[in-house]
Amino acid sequence: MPTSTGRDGPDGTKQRIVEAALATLKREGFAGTSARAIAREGDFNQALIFYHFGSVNDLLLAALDASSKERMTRYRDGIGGVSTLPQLVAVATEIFREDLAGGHVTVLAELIAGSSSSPELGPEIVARLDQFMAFAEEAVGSAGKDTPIGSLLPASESAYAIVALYLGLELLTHLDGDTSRAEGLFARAGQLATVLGGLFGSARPVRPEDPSNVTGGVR
Amino acid sequence: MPTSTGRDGPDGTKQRIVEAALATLKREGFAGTSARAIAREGDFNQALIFYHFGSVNDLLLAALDASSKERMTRYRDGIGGVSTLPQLVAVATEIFREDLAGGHVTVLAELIAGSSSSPELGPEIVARLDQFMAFAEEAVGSAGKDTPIGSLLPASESAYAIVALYLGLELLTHLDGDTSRAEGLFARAGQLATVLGGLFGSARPVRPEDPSNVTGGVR
DNA sequence: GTCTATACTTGGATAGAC
DNA sequence: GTCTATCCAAGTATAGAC
Repeated sequence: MPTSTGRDGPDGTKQRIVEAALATLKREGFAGTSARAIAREGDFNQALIFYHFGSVNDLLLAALDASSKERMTRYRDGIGGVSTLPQLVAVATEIFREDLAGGHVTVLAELIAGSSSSPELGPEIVARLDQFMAFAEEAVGSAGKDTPIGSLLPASESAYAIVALYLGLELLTHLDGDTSRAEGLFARAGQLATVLGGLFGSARPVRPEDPSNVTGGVR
Repeated sequence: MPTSTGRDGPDGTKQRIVEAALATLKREGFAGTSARAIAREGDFNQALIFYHFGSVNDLLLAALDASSKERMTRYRDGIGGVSTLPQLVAVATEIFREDLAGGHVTVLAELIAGSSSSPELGPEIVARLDQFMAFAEEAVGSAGKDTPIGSLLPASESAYAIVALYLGLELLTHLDGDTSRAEGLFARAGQLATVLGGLFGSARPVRPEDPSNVTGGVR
């Protein structure tokens, strides 16, 4: 899918550029992602960026598109068989791990932070964020239907909070390089999801101490 | 408290520089905060930054210190009379509003994001974050003592989650300029805090529909 | 479609006059 | 302690040869 500016070469140059942009964004952050840095990363000519994408910022948006598309299919795949809250937390835990390791949330967080200095990015990022919000809302809405979460917390509010938490956890984890704190939170969420579901949902009361009720933190 | 480099002038030049740095960080983000941009903002000579602080990054850390110190005294002041969870949420709501309006979380979030391109910042920011973590832990620990939160969620985990959520909410709110979503979440948290406290703490069961149980979202 | 060369701007940092 | 002047590295972007 070529952009208005520039046609793609035989060996998929545009894709190479997008991948180099993503790699640079992950390693150097928004402030370190210049046309020259990207070109160095991907070992191609700096002028190609302007020929194919017009500007660095437009390239970054294309990179966000690529990253989002890839992750979105993974997400949809992930919640395929999910119907309960504990299952949802288990999947979310695994997905967060992948996102963190793959730097996908970093890309998003860096672009959001960078939109302060390049305001044109703002609306574009918002538009792309919407799909994640909608996804989270749908996921939490269906899995939380028969639990107290469903009645006490509207899915749209949960979705907003979850996306915010993802971003914040990524910033903190990336900052101190310590994944155990975020891991611990997901493990705790798994416990709570089980307890909540049992407390209100099933006939048999679920006790937190019962190891069979614990989800997440598998690794 | 003068830094190793440079002594302060009679009219508090160092402070003027710090304030200009904060203002620039809030308006332009990390990527837009150059020595020249800061000097323009505060209307002083660009060379002063290097004379007084040695480098731009060192100035930014000094700015974070100033911002943190100011907010920390406000926080400590705020939880002075707090003893219950709903009260804590009410105070947290008000504090978040101030932080957002004053751009204090922005400064932190931008610096964290910027530390990707200036790795020297990382450890310095971590050290400064610790005090906020400790504060949140203490606040949530004492207010949540006799509630289910206290037994189901260790205070240190809550603290990490709260800081992450603050950062994420700031990124999102700043991005789309819509404060109502974050406001809604705090209002909801107020409700839940009341419900939880009542459910497990008091003799009289508290019902969510009862308007007297709702906290936050005052404005 | 890709490369070299280059124009122009901005940024970090320092020297030296005041 | 502050200002002017300046060096040099790095950035965006374009023109034009290949």
